[in-house]
Amino acid sequence: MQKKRSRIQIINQQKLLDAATEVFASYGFRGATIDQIADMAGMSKPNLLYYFKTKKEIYLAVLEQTLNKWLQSLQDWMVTGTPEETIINYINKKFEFSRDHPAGSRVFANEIMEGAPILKNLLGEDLKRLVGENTRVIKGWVTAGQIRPIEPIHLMFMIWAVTQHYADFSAQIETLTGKTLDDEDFYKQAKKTVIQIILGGILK
Amino acid sequence: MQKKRSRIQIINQQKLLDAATEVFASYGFRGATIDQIADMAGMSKPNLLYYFKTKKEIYLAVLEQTLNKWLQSLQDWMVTGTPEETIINYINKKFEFSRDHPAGSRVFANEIMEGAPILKNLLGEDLKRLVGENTRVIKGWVTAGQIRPIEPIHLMFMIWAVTQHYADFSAQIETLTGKTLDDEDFYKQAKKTVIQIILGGILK
DNA sequence: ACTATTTTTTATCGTTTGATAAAATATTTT
DNA sequence: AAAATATTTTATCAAACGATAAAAAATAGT
Repeated sequence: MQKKRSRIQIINQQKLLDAATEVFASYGFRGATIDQIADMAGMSKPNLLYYFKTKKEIYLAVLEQTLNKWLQSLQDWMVTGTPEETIINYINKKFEFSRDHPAGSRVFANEIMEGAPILKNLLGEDLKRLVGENTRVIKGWVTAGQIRPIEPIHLMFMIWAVTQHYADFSAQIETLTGKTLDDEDFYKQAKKTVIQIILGGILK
Repeated sequence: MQKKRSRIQIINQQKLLDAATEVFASYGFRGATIDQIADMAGMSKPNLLYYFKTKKEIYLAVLEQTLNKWLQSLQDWMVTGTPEETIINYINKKFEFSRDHPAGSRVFANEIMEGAPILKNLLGEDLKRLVGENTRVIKGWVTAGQIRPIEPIHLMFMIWAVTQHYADFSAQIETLTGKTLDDEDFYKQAKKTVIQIILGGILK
């Protein structure tokens, strides 16, 4: 039987999760230190370990929180109607995620570059199923002649790659352009260009 | 006056650089350990430090080797003729890099996600200049009416993002599809789809 | 206000990590 | 083959790291 979490507990756990997300985003699981996380949360190391028993435990909590947000954008995939509407809606969702959770996107990227030791199972089950559904929808559009014949999985990868790129490589993008997705004009311009190219590339 | 590098020195330094590239690719600068690198190179830790005095020194060597290869594909950008030929050639070069140097691509990605502490200066100078030249070429195509009006920098980002995605996220891609760029059919299919969509998105 | 519980701090431990010194071995030069 | 140089191994160090124990302080329940 689980005790109700106290007010302080809720506040501090979230404060730690936010700090941990930033640190893991920059340095990955192995490169991050719990000292760093504690510092960023304005807390002592043993105090952090009072809330999360091990480094791995806080990492798992961060991963879960991030993955849920990431999967959210995938799940609302099929609701709308035409291919054009659906793709635009999907790209919108992915851009929103990159703008609103850039650190989460990088945590995810780090995990995968480390070989996805934690997420591998989940990717092979839940994500695989979701992707299967989505690619079948796209395949349907192709056979119905609604879009040009393309390989659905690579279209999905393209959309993921481009949208996540703005979060994962924001340091490079900022160095080259002086802008990030927080700049609204830049955000709109990026989204517009991506939608324009991808739609133009698949619509007849 | 620099002594000539001995045969053993050349062999072992390259063996270490290759091992270091793999380890830094997985764990980034902070997460990687010189023990790991030495192990992977079949060498003892003090022996590694005989060839590279510090962890940072071997990291710099890896970064330099990687960046040179990465910049190579950018430099051959303008040689060909029509927009179509040029873009196809460029995407080809980028896909080749992702297939032939996936670890290098990830080293690069890790460095940028850590905030590009080492590469920031270089990105702000050499790369910025190269990108400036390339975007000017694309801008020229637009004003000449050779391609649809698009924002050049975002087209560049798209090409980088998609091609590098196959290297950086290969663990995810392999989990979802069972394939990597080493599979020639998969390689051709990925390249074909990307070229098809991007060209279709920018050509009139 | 007093008690029980939760939260925070202080002190510390065993490992891992990056790095050095010096001895031992192997290779090259003469 | 002997001497000189280059390479590898063994032993070790100080700092950083993840983690624990126990005391002190703060909060909540009565």
